[in-house]
Amino acid sequence: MKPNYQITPCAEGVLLSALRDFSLPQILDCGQCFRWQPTDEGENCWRGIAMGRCLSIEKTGEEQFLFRCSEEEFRRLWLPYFDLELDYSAIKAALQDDPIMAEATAYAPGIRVLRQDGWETLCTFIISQNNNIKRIRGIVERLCETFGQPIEGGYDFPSPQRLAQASLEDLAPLRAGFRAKYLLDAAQKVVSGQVRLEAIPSMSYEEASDHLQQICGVGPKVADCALLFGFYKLDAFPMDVWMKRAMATLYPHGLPEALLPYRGIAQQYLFHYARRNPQLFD
DNA sequence: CGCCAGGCTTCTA
DNA sequence: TAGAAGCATGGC
Repeated sequence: MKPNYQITPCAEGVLLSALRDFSLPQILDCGQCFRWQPTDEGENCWRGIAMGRCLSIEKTGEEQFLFRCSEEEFRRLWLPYFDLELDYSAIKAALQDDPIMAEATAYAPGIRVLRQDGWETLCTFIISQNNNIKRIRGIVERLCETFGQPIEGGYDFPSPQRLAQASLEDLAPLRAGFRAKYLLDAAQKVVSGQVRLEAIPSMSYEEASDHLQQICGVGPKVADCALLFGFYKLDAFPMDVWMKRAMATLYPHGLPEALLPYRGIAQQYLFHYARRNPQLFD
């Protein structure tokens, strides 16, 4: 079943109405992306750069959102980016039999898993290791400002070709620490063809994970995040420190079998729930 | 100041 | 081959 929101072009952009299961703060500040920011106090307006474009989005009413772009751009970039063809009501309904998932989905019913660019997602989660979200954002911004193509409203994420030309010293201004050499290794292996990002969609989850782990600095967790958030492998299940705490408390015997088909999306509800309620998992 | 961060590589027993 | 130490940097 497809979601039944409406798309209406208007003077300022594209108006989405009856758009359910869609919360800007829950989607854009739940740890899956690092280049979106609220531009107002109430977090009703957000601005970000992705897919080579800068975009502003505004919540203009109940289940109503204004995307400040052309209809052509909306359909080509943002409809797939926000995965608006996927019916999250149906997915959440399938999770309700599990009382813990009922709680986690009720806590943040507007979460969605983005379909980000694979290369960018791989790099941002290489940067994420043993790091905090605030600093990750800073390193990613400096990476784009230093090596990315200038575009309207900011800088695009740099291509692997551009990054592969850089030296370790060139990356010093990013202050990425020990992760800088991992970024270069990723870029070099993509450019050389040893790592074939374009082939990942046709690989199984296990194949794809092994393939990405050829890169120095990419282990199971970084590979899982890249696969889930950048390559739409919804059977990836990233286990970071928050998820380990949450799983130990909520599912000490592992994720129930009934949830396995939705494990990637379930992971995102659980991660957000754990991160926002840390006192439950001391 | 000390502890920790959406981990991984390297060293050690 | 499992487990611990080391890693750059800075947020809190």
